[in-house]
Amino acid sequence: MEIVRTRFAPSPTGFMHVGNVRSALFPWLLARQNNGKFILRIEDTDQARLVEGATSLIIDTLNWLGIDWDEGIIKGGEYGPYIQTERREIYLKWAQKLIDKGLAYADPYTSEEVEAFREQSKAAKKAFLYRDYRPENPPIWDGTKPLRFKVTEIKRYNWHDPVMGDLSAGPEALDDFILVKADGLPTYNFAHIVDDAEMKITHVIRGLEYIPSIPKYLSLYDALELERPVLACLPHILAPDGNKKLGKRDGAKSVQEYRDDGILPEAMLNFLASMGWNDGTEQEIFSREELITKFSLDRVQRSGARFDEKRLLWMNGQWIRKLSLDDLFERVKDFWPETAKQVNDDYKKQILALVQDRLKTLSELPILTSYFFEEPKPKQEMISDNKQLGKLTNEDVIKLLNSAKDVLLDCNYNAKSIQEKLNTLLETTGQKPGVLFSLIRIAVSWAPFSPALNETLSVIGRDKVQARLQLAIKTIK
RNA sequence: GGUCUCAUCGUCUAAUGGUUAGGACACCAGGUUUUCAUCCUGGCAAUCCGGGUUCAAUUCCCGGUGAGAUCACCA
Repeated sequence: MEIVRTRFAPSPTGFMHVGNVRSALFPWLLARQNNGKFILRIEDTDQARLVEGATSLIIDTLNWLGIDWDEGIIKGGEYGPYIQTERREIYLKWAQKLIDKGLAYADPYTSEEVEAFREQSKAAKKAFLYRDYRPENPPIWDGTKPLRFKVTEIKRYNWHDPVMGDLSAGPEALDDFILVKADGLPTYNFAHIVDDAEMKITHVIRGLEYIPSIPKYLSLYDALELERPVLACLPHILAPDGNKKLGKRDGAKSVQEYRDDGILPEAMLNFLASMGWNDGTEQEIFSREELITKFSLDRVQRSGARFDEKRLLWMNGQWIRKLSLDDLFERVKDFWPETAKQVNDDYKKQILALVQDRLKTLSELPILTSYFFEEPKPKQEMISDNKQLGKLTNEDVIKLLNSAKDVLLDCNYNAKSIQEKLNTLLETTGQKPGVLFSLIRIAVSWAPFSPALNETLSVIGRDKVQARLQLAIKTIK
């Protein structure tokens, strides 16, 4: 049986956004599902668009997501090199094949002349096709001119796409496109066909924008007498506003930004997969392993999906809650507030346990926990502006705080005993929880929100709680 | 303009030639001894339009409309 070999072949032209990642994810899932191979190839034939450091950005992003490759840059492999600019001879060898068969020729025209042809077609209200202007006796190709493919079979092509279904396009889609540029490097159109063949790729999975070019590829497969792989196109991920495909120009965020915002790789993977794919059940949360087992191309949606950050946030919260405390602790290492630096791990873990249910992203950690690490500044308006507490006189407030301070002094300092003491205090003061607990919570944290009162007090510790209550009492005037 | 593709709640999506068109996010309301969050319950909300086939169409076919992609010595 043929082994499944898929690839991700990005151009190192900048950061990776979620659209790029998804076109790595789906072929990767397919390869892993079938115990096949996943190949990472760098397509750097456009020297003008190269961005320094882009390749390592791609690698970092894939590593973070756990999308690993079996062959490719860094790893190497049987069919290397895996960087296109290092494969020039290979392309030239295949180009020579076409020249020998009379299926490739040197383009004698300057770009101005080609532009003139284009205008001519436009004036005649016809689609521009280079082949309409094909030179009769082109010069021998010496590598200084572009090399063009000569389409001979002008016909309608039909092919099957496992995602999009049966596709077809007429002869208008066929043309004498450039195989090798004047700088000696191949175009994508030529290079990827050669590479996919040499690297024995069985499934080519890429974005929808390639569909109009596929007839060209099919004509080239035929000319080269190559067996065509499965050709699958993925629908676009749409920008949050409008219906346009997500792109860097529309302010698409890099995947690394999401990482820095505290999105978990599991959530990102789950989210991207669920945009355009589902297993037909009502399951929403899928682990990496589940995605690998359940993924299939024929259940991929055909229409574009809008990127909805709120849904990603929700999913991230779900994943945060699923993690064990120790696992979560490892992942939030870089997200603690500055003031947490001197604090021991045990204390931090206790706090983390309290806020695990409250985090939507890891980067929310500081605003949720700062008062555990530093003494909060009292803000008396938090009491006076409070709907219930505002009704109390200052004397009442001080009295309540004093009684709280007293019961909490004489208490086994753990969450359970604290709760018992607080419950007793409700009875002795005759106050409702909405009043008493709110007051203590504010007086100890001065934060707009915090975890359960008894647990919060327990973690902060008796001495600090006493001191904070004392400070609150002094503050109320 | 040519070629090509797509079309279910605001968003991501499920389903079927016969369903009260299902779920999730978001939003709204209520509940869980304070707040925020979690969790639970409930609510709002969709088959683009017009023909045809059929006993029956959201589903199949055709035509519109709308949206998108692409027409580079970019990928």
